[in-house]
Amino acid sequence: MNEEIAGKAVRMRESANATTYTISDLAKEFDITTRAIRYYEDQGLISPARRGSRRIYSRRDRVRLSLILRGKRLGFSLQETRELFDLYDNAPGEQAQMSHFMELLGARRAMLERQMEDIRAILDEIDAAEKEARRSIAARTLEPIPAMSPSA
Amino acid sequence: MNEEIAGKAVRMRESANATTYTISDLAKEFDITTRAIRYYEDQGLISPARRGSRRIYSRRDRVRLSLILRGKRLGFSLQETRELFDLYDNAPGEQAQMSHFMELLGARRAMLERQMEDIRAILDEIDAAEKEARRSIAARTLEPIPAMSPSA
DNA sequence: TCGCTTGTTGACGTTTACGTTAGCGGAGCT
DNA sequence: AGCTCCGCTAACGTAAACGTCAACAAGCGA
Repeated sequence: MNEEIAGKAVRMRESANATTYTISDLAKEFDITTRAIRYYEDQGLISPARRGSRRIYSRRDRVRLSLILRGKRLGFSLQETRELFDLYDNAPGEQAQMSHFMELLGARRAMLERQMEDIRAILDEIDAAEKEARRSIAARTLEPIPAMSPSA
Repeated sequence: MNEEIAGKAVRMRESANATTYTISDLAKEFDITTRAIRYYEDQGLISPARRGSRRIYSRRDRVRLSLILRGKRLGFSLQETRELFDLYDNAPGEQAQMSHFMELLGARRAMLERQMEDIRAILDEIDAAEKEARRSIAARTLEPIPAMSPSA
């Protein structure tokens, strides 16, 4: 029971089954700096427990962190991600809150679907460009790349 | 022939068929400020013709602009987008250039595919959250939203 | 010709998301 | 005790991507 999981610096604390992490555990795992993690805390995105002055991160904190990073990869600002967290946290108690929540979800969905489209378009262009590139390497015939021509 | 296309402020210039745009035409169309457009020029992403001191944008410039914005939606920095433009422009003449080009394409593809995954994951969670929301509105039973629980 | 609109070039300000010291405390060797 | 990590707070610095403002010129409709 009291073992390391996949080489990660995971510790069991006290008697209960409570997996915790230090700040540098998480920094290493997600390849970010401790400074960044503390900054997310400053911005109200995570609030790890303390042992004295030291931060103790739970599995929940770790999940949050991964969500923050995913948000970043998708171009969400920290504040936007924070708003989503807040919405999830204050498990919408009222009708009004709830419909506001769903509005935001709708907007978010639209934005993400547009991004999907963008990505699909770019991947298609990359495919075409790669084919052209291979062709021109093979044939040494260098023509303009059609994916870039001002036709759309 | 000399007509407006879909209500957009498009002008035919001189005798040749050369569609051009003013800076505010494009600003309106893409819903950005003229300041932004000039900034992209400063950063070497577009270089519109001049008539006197005024900028004249061609269809090619317009395409560029749309590519810049798509890049932005996908989280590319202006410099990254610029590098891609440069690569396309200097239609890779040499073997070395060409393989460098394909390397970048590969990296870009990997990044985009990861984003696709991220988006898919979030859209799934939104779906789940919406279902839960509708259920809880209908039943007035407010439970925690499973998509957010620290299980993954 | 007047006034309005549009455009131009600076130059400085602003926000976001950290990086970078600096100075300190506590834990664990040796 | 001394040394070395690891971590903490506080404060200043920075790069990207514009926003904002000033001061001016050119076109144009009445």
